[in-house]
Amino acid sequence: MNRALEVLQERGFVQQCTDFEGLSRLMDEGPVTFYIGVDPTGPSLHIGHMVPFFALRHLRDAGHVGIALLGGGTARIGDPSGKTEMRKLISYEEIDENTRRFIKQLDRFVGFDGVHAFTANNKDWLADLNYIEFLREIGRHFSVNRMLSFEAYKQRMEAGLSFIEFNYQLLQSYDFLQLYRRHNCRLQIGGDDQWGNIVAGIELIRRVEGAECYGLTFPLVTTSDGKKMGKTEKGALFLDPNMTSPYDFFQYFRDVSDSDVERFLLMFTFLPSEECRRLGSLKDAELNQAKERLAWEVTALIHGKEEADKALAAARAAFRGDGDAAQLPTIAIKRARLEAGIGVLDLFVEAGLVPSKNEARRLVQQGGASVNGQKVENEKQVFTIAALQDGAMMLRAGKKRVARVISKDN
RNA sequence: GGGGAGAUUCCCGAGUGGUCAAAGGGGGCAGACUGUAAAUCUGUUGGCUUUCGCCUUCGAAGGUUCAAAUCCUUCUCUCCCCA
Repeated sequence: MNRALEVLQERGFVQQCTDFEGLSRLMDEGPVTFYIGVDPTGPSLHIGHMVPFFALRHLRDAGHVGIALLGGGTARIGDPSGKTEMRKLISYEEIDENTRRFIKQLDRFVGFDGVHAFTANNKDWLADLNYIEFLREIGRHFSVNRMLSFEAYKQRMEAGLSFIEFNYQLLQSYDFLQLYRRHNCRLQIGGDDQWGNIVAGIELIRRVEGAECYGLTFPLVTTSDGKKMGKTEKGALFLDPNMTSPYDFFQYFRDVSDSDVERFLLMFTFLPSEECRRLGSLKDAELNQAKERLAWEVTALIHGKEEADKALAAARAAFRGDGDAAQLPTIAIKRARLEAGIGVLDLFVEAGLVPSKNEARRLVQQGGASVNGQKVENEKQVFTIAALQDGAMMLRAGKKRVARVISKDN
């Protein structure tokens, strides 16, 4: 088998392939141009988007050429695949802004040099499509009967599927055709929920151009307890540091289940496979070293080594006491307020550890709140500036959430 | 266009005039046990005050009533059947 494909397979990236042998042969012959599509439907990419881009880097390292296709056009429609409900439509301005942000985030991770990796935007060929011409040239190749047999649509037959979403597949297929024509793109990779769309694109190219293209999908990454990977209480694990702090990002990986460690090391880091397997096979408490490594590696890839170091120092300060507490999430409260004294409940709310005073009260009543390592017994307790030790107060809510409070002038 | 069903607190889903901040489950949170894991058990789960209590919530807006998530009117959206 082709070496690059083999790497993807041994790292757990391969879910389905339209023609494994054929693709392998093609890749042996020389550099293959492939693409990944992302629709800029939100303000930031999240970790779930990144799986195909990790694959992109593996493939690029093997000499192949990757295109990141931003769905500036398709985002106007909304992909029903994998969704149980209709997606709300987003404004064009919002899509353009999202696109800009996505490209920036991806560039940081992939490094678009214009030769081995570059971006494209399907807005360029979709935005001004002529409906009638499109139907005559492209639409006639699609069988509604066949489309309805796809799993993605079956799931929506109950909940409802509007025509705008039903069209999505034609547009994605058209994307593949365009990229084939413009860049001789022969392979599309993506999450397994894209299987139907990918296959449809391949069939379109076969009919229109008589050429054989390929599709490869990755497993939908879930945690061992079956949840979508990267989902937190606060939502997805975003790459934007303003939406998910590097510390929270780090902690997500630091806290993965034992059974997920090896799998995540293989997919979300570039450590050699043997090293991933060695780390993953550590036993009991030793496995914590592997988790720490995983968290550091992924954070470094996304936010840079400096942020990864800071997050690591903060985590150690919070859980082992030997790191750097200054790196913990910190909030500043006016000196005057601290001098006057603040009730615990308000303190925890202001520190962002709980969303309301009722929850703060519950936290205290259930024994989950502590200040400077001392459990808060009374919800009426008041803290003043005297509680600052070395200029800071350490608040804990439960075992995992920590905040550091400092004072500020005015 | 005609007919039918439906929209409930984060999700699913009960509730059909007061006893409803609203059953049950899921999820979340906290505690115990631990390794910042999993599993398990317990508690908790709108906001403000915590003493009574007050406020907001059951698709939207009106109305009936001492009193509505529950009744009426209009509207919006979804699903199903027929054309």
